[in-house]
This record gives sequence, C-alpha cells and structure tokens, in this order.
Amino acid sequence: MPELPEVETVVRDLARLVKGATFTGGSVARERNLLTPDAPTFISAITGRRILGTRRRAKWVVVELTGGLLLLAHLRMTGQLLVVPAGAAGDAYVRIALSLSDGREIRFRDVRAFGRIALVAERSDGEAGSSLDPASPPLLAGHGLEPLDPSFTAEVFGGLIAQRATRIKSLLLDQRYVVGLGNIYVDEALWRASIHPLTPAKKLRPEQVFDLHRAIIQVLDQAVAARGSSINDYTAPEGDGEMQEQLDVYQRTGEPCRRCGSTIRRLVVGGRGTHVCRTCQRPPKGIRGAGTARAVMGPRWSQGATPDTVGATRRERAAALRRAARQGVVA
DNA sequence: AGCGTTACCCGCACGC
DNA sequence: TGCGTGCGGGTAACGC
Repeated sequence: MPELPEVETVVRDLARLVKGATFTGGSVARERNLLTPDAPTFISAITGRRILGTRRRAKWVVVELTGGLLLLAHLRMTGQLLVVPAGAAGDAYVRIALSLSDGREIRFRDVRAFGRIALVAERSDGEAGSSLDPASPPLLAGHGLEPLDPSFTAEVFGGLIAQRATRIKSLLLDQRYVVGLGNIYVDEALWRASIHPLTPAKKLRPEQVFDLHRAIIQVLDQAVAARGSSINDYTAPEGDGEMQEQLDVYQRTGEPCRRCGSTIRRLVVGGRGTHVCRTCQRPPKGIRGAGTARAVMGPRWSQGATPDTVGATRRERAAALRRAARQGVVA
C-alpha cells in the first residue's frame, strides 16, 4: 500500500527516468480511473507536453508539465506507475498508458482500480487546481502537514492534536492533520513511541507527543531510504523497496516484539487491521485490552486471534512462514 | 460539531 | 469447483 515513502520513491524514480520526455499521446482503458478531465480532453491536453519535473504532495505523485499543467496520480491500494518500452507485454490491469516521443510509455497499472489519475492546471499559488482552469479551486485542499517538512515540529503537532478526543491511530490516518501516513507506518510509529493506538489523542502526555513526533519522522526517513515497503502489489519504476524487512509490528502478528519479546497482537481500530505489542504499548485507562473489548473492536474485527495463533488469518500465517523461511528460521 | 461506524469502489485469496 | 466474505485508502453518509 503506497504511503509517503513509497510515493516519494516513485516520484524520485520517475524524475530520473522521464524528466525532459515529451508525451505524444495515450490511451485510457478505464475511464473511471481518470478523475478529471474526460478521456478525449485528457489525451489531447497532454499530447505535446514535456515533463519538467516531479514532486510529491501527501500521497499524490505530481508530474509538472509545460504549459502550466500538472499530471497527478494517487496509487491508493495497488496502483503502479511503470516506464516501459512501447509495445512491452502488459495485462488487463493497465488502466491508462501515455506514450513518450523516445519510444517508451508511462503505464498506470492498478489491479484493484481504486487509484486515480488527474490532469489539472497549476494555480498561481503553485497548488494543483481541480480542472484545466488555473483559476479553479485547489484539488488537494484540506490536506494537513507534510511530516518531513521542517514546519512539522513537535509543538505544531502537539497543538493539532491537543483537543482531539479521537483515537491517536485514527487521527494519524486522517490526512487533514498530517499527510502521508497509512496503516503500515502508523502502526510502526506508535510502536516506536510505545503508544497504544486506542489512546485518545488529547490524553497523550507532552513527552509522548514528543516521542510520537520523532517516531513518525524517523520511521518515514528510514522507509524512504529503503525505497519503501514492497508488500503485495507495491513496486516503483526502478524496482522494489526493502523496508518490509525492517518493520517491527506490521504483519508480524504472533511473532515476538523486538523490544521486549512479547507476542505481537492484532486488533482492529477504525476498521483497520492494527498491530501492537501490548507490553510496550499499554492500553489506555478505561479501555480493556485488545481482543477482549468488542465494543472498541468494531463488528468487523477478525476472530481467531488467540494467544497461540501465529497470524490472525491464514494469509498472515502464510506471510509469517515465508518471512521465517527467508530469515533462515525454521518454522 | 465531533466522533464512530458503515457503505462504496474493486479484485483477490481465503475458507467453507 | 464454486460461492460468500474480509481486506483496505479515501470519501460520503448517517446516527448519536
């Protein structure tokens, strides 16, 4: 699942591969993946544009084009941006293909088809508009702080969350506060800071806010350096990442905590699979331990997460076995 | 208004 | 082999 480190890797790879290239046309196999404009307008508007550079905003890939246009891509769950020779073998999941004058093409491949491509005008303030009209309102309005920007300080972060009663995990997943975090890195940052995901944000002590702020930056920096986590479908134009090998809790249900040896547990917070060490991450007062309080688990929580279960689902068990085999541990 | 929850989108893999 | 279901990023809608 592409989060900030994965999107950042795609953006950097794309810059190396296609900066300076010019679009000569393209095809839209599935128009629902195109947020705006309609397919014929999209193809005609992008044809002849040259790629000036790439950047990232939140989890959006932003490709800067001549003529004041921005090509945006959100990968959601399974989206990929690939740069291949035109005519290279593809499959049914290539939703949009854009040809380049040098004989290559950029392909947006997306198995689950949740991802979105948009072509919009850059506004005078540098933000992406919501249409080809540079006077259109910002498309990405409402996004929060960039966690790797110097403006993301512990003080600002603390001020954002101080009044919020919502669970800290749900808040961190909400892109209106801090952008770029998804399920993987939220679980990882909370483990690093030894904070339970069900803790109400406003109940965090000042030192916990400080630790969490630092953990967010550190885990994202480390993941960017590792080119992100290649889990399921994620890959970048220049290849997979390696952060999945360095994750401490995500999809490690049933395995020992690397800090204290306790078994990593799985619960559901805000409808999302969540991974914790219940020894390092003490549940907040008034909320019973994970796996016992159905009221805080939600109806969709996966049954079968018993203490001696290795992985809450068969898929997780299989992943745990593969991981064990890869690391030379006899399962 | 804030917060929690569900439905939706979609394809896959799981599990019966 | 075949069918029902959980999963999940983001958004919308709903209820308390």
